[in-house]
Amino acid sequence: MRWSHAFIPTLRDDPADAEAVSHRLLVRGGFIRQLAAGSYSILPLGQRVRLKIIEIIRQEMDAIGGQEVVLPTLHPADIWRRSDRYDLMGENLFKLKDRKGVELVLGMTEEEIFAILASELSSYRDLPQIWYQIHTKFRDEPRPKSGLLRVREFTMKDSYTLDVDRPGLDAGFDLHHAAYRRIFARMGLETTDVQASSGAMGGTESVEFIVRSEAGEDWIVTCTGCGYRANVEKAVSALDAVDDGPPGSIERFPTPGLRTIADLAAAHPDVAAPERQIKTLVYFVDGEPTLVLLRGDHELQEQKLLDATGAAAVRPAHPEEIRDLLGADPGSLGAVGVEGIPVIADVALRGRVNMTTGANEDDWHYRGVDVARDIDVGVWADLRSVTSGEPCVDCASPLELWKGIEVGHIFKLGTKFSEAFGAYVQDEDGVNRPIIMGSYGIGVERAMAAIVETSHDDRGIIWPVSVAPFEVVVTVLRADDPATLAAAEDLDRRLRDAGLDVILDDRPERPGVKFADAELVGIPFRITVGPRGLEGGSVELTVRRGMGTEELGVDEVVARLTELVEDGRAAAGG
RNA sequence: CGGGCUGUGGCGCAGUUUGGUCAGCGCACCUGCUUUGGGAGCAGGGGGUCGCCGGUUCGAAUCCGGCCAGCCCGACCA
Repeated sequence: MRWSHAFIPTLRDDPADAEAVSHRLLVRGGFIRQLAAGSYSILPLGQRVRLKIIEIIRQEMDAIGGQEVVLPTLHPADIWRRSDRYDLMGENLFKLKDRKGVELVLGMTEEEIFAILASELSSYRDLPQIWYQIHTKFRDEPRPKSGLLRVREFTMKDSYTLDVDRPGLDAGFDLHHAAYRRIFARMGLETTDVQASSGAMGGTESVEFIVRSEAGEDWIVTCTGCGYRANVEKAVSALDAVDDGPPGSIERFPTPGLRTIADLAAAHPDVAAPERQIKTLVYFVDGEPTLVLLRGDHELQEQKLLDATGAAAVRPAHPEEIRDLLGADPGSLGAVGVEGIPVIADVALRGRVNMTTGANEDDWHYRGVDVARDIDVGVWADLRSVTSGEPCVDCASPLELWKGIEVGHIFKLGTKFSEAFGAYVQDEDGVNRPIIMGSYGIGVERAMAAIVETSHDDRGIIWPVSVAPFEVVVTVLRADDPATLAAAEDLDRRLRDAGLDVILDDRPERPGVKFADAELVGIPFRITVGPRGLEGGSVELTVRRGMGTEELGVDEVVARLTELVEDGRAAAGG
């Protein structure tokens, strides 16, 4: 490839609306252009990277016995109604109609379609199966952001395991777990596998692959002492015991003007330290008002509420709704004596006595509350968010909280979809059993952005050799000098013959422009060919990562680069 | 969906407060000459319904109203 004929629209200035590093560099480097919010054109350079990522994924999927298919993205809405996800996915699901008025949806994952195909299987002898595809998914994200990190149309590798029993599912899950480790390592991503909530997709065991990055949107909890690691949506921690003193009787007391946990604690330190208060939140859980109880100094983790209730959606009640339900404003709310509204409480409140909580009358609270005696808790669940420094439940070491990008997710789905779509096989006893499914995803463009987030410097992107748009750039200084150009062209040809992915920068630009572009675009190795070096029969090799340089005789170049590139390809990140 | 901000040649911006003299600057682009190991210089040149619609006015990028789009911060996911 000659740079002079390539469409590589690099920009000198940062795009004004790009905040995230990967967004900025991918736009500046001419890899992508935005069409609309969450909608990006992938330019030639971007496509080269994308294809290399896809190829790594494909190789590793094939290596665990995966069979590649391509399924439609346009689905009849009825299919999504049958799996119950038409409503469950809510606004995130793109919905449309055809000319006849038939309702359609654009696939956001494709468990349904795979389950329909799986219904053609009829014997346990046909199992296990691993099926996968790599193509477009649509999600009507409420807030696309950060370039390729969160978009509405993207490429996903989604795979599905089909098994007759739990051990089979476990095996398929483990195969994917190992394959994902190899896939991310090969593309130069350091990932942490963490326990996660499986969310609206249903299922049980669920593991996310997270790349540590400030640009990420997930909060991860890891133990500094043992191997415990989990998404905050799922993470748990130990708590120090709180001394409540002997149980007492419940008593109303006036609290004029005290609206927050902190205010109340400050005014009544004897009975209302935050850990002695019960925080009462009003939520609508699938439309049903529900009281959510937490210790005063704890925060609700909404995903845990979703998981505990099995609801599709939860939202905090509005102030007017709260007044209608409880007769008081936030600040004086409580669950004591409340009837007709279900109460779900965090397990940290279990067995607590002498607690303080709102009396559902503005400016009044109760003290001496015995949770077991005074509150009708319908469901106990872990609902609170873990915070940094709390002790690990396994080893009591302090927990760490950090931000990351979710690049992959694997989970054990179960039989929800196979039952909905009649995907049953007969086992060896002739009994019909629903196929047990696992579901596994990788976001291709998100992985690309994550690589940039974690591998760049102030000059630009530093691509790992394995996914670089080109492995080598041959930079010609004085492209107008026939002898220099001829030498560079000869080098370019020999490198390509050796199987390297090379671009020849033959543009009639000044050296500074070419160096800056090569570094911005992030090509791992640069060979600089100039008249000065050629006089002595040498060229210069610059390694993008670290910018180290060495002089090479023209005859040594092919061997040296072949060695470097092959090391890079194999080194899972180069 | 709530909150904050922004829409002016391909990119980055000024101009809007105080309506006219305003369509401008840098980069990029085209032509010529010089230059050539870290984003060159000189000269000449092309390109913009100032997000859209409506209003006020003799006159609107600028004032008013409505709409649309994009970015960032909070609730969702690969």
